[in-house]
Amino acid sequence: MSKSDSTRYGDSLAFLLSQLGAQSAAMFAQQIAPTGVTPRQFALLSHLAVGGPKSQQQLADLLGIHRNNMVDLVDAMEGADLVERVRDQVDRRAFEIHPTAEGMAAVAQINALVPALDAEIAGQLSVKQRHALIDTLRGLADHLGLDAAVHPSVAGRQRSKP
Amino acid sequence: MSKSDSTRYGDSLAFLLSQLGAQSAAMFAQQIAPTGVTPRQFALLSHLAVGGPKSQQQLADLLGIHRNNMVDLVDAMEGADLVERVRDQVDRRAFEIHPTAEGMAAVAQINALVPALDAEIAGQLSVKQRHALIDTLRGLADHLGLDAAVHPSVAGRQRSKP
DNA sequence: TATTGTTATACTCTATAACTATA
DNA sequence: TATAGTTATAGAGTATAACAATA
Repeated sequence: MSKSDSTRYGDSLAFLLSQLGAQSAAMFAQQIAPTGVTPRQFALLSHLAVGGPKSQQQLADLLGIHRNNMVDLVDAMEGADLVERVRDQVDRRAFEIHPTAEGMAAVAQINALVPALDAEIAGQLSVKQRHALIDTLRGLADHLGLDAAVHPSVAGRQRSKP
Repeated sequence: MSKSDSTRYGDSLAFLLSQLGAQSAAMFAQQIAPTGVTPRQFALLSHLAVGGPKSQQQLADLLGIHRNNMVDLVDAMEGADLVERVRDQVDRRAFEIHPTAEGMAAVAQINALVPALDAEIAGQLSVKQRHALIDTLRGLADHLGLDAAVHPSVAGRQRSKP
């Protein structure tokens, strides 16, 4: 029997990734906490910043959460002047969610925090090594079919298919 | 300005790690679900398997959860015949939590699932590349002060210091 | 007085069903 | 009838305080 047959979970790639992933997500949440924007709110704003206004239903699909849970999320963000609800004139059932100037500024502000966070996580890796690592990880993410735009930890656990 | 100054979170090391970490944790939970053992229960059993019997308080510290929450966890595991409570004869306030034969078998059974899980995550990486990746990730984990024995995602969010 | 395990309560997050208004 | 948004309720998971038994 080779050594790899006796791999314990604590020594595995799966464990290391989940451990580092949880830590990275926690560090990101802590870094952006002073802005008053939660990771999920940031994910929503990022979609608006890149793809333009979207309905609550569309955003729910993009974030991997349920339509119902969008209500409180948008309520909170509207209350914080990060987005505004605009009645869709074509389909008057729906709202278009528009980012405010403040919302767009928050996205830029948070994206500006990313290089320092990455440097903290990368530790003593050289720039070359860090980019090689990012390429490798992106390959794994692609192979697993992970959407480059969706942060899985902002979504719930398992959702039943409709 | 170089390109790295305009890094968006979606392109960052932090995002990739949290995305892959959440996916890895979900895959692990799904793989072990048929055994009826939850990731947190597996973490507890792993500590017993490696370090021998421990009190609920000690296990709570190791798992990064609160003493109070150990009660239901041990209740459920005792009900599933994975562990048993043995009154500590030296300190009669405490229980020694002992793994049962069934509990030890579950640990072995779950550890045996790890190589296939790692292979699924590693995708088309060569064995050499996979080991290089694991070494790199372990270096990051060490640098971030992550305990090799503790799975952060089994712990709660932030706990206030007593 | 401090600690182990326990119970009870509250708060957050999420899942589900049912309602309204539009289509 | 189907869909977008809403509301209400229930269920996990966790945090906090307080209690009994023991140290």
